[in-house]
Amino acid sequence: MQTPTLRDVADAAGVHPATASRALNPATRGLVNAETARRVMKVAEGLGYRPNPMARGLKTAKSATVGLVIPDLTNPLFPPIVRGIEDVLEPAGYSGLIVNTDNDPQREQAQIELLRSRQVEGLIVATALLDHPLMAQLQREGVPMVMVNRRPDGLDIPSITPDDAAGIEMAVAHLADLGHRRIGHLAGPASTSTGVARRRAFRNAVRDRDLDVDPALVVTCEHWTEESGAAALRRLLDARPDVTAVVAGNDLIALGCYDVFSERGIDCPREMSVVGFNDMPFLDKLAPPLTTLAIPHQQIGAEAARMLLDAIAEPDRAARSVLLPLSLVVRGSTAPPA
Amino acid sequence: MQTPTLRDVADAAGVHPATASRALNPATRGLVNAETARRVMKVAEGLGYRPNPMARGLKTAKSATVGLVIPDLTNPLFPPIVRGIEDVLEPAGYSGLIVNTDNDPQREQAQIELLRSRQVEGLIVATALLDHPLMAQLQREGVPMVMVNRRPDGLDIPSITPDDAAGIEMAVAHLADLGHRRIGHLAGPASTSTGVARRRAFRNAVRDRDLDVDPALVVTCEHWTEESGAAALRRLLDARPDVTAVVAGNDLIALGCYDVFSERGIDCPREMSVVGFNDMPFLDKLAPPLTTLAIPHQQIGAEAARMLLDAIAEPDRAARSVLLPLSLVVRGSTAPPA
DNA sequence: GGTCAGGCTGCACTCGATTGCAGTGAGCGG
DNA sequence: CCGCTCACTGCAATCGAGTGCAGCCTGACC
Repeated sequence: MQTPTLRDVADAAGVHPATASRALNPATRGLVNAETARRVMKVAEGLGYRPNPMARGLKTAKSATVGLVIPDLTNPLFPPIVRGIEDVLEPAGYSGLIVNTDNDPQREQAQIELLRSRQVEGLIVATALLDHPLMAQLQREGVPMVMVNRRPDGLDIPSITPDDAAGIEMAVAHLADLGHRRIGHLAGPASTSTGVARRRAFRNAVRDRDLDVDPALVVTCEHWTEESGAAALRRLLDARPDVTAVVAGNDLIALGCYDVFSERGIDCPREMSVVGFNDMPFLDKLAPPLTTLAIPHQQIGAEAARMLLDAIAEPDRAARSVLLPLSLVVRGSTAPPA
Repeated sequence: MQTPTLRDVADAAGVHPATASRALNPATRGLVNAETARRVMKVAEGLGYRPNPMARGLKTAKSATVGLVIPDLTNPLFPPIVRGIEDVLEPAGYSGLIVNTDNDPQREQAQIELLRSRQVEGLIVATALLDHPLMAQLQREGVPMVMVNRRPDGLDIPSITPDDAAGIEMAVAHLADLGHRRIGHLAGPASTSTGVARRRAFRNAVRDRDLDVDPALVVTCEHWTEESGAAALRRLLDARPDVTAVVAGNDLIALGCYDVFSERGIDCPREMSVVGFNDMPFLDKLAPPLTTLAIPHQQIGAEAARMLLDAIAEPDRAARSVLLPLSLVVRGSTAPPA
């Protein structure tokens, strides 16, 4: 015999399958005589009985599965988040199904379709695309959802995001404290919510501190990549050669800066300071080790999973959004201006 | 009405559900009138019909799901492999369920249990533990399996592994060509198959080249971590201060070496060369950029997924194992001895 | 002693798709 | 004109678990 079925357990315990079902389900166990329930459970244990999730799911229309929609698992940003999610999901008896969208709307739609056909009970979405009719539609259809790392504009969807504004604020404060006055910002793409949020935060931070607010000090990158970061820094340096520090939109952009430093013979941090954003792994091994803002990735994932489970349990609760604090990790890429 | 069911499609097309089922399934489509089939398919399309995988799975005992057993998704080694796997699985209509074992046998067993209770049709296993009764048991039970990154000893399980021996051989050849004669090896833990395989390959390589074969030149690390790597290098330097190059068991161990270099004021690569193994992301940003062996991670994953699908389709085919070639990426951490 | 309540248990149907078997009807050959 | 074959379609059972409803039995109360 392969895996034992409920009927096997019932037969072995000398009861009807219905009784066995009730005895095994904690929610309905009260309907069964305590003695009988104990016996059934013991028999089930002995036989190594495992309920067939498909049969159960068929009847209950639940799959104990949630979909994780991320751009690319290969991006070091996501594994810790996924880990955080799964660590919460698992004890709750849920599993996560991961799909990669490569930030391609077409692919994103297809993958979400796939998840829905797999009967996921909810979605954790980490794609960075800004406007998205698909989101609104899912929202209308009542699919429980949580967004991580980006805030839905207009839509009433719960989200977990790092407190970008506070982070940028800390970075600027750190540089200002070191004595920098002309600080540049290499902003992320304007099509991403984090890109615009950080850029706005930067503008506010320099204004509040009476630092140089020249718009030429803010350059927007085309993508969140080293190449874009390098290109942006070149433009910045061409426009304002007197800049002494830059706040990069994220670590990859900061890495692009390193390339420009060696290309133009700039000594970091003596001649120019850089602050990254995200605290990717191994940044402490760079030369110089990158000062950056650490995001509690795992915690973000865990929080998102908890919120999704809540949303699944109580579909019509108000969307609640959470900003998680981040911390500035000071390493070797920042120093007082020459 | 929520998602339409097969019955809805059948009603709308004016046929019996059985006929609709046959028309929609490519394998049985030949049994129904071509015209009818076309009509049913059109109606299904129009209604946006998606078969319920649970109902189907219940009847067919298939889940279109495979389990991916990895130690820790957070380890940069695995995301590319997972990506490669999913890229193959997806077009085949399969999905992967990821579990993290943290290399803890207890957890591993529990997680595999979980996967089985979720009715996965096969397993891709990437855990690094050597002896494992669980593998043998699964094997006996006829669970289709493929291992990646390690070879099962004794068991007849297909595996996909990088050609460790050839890689180490290339590393040693590279260093020897540069003029190194006293080369050390910081081996991975003896409890892992890759650890022992690479160590053996190293011994052979230095022997074949008439280099220094002193056993003191080979030090075994406790774990695949920076700390262990640093500790191992310290021991090596204490025993043989005249060593001019080291081949690290993997990149993390090599990173540990960097710590010792700065700790003892050793100039890499002028005074000592290092070669890593794996080509983790961003190694090119280190100071100096790490010379290492690049593993075709994504390709490994893709190949593993293909083999698993084969094994699921034809359960009793002979286990076939594949060694994938790797390539030496020469960067700045290797140079002729002083 | 009779009646009623309530605790347990069993029956039977349901979820949605698949599939062996039976049945219908058309077409063709004798 | 009859009978047989073959192509197609419908019926009904099945997968494993969950659940409304009915019925049994016991115990308590009048």
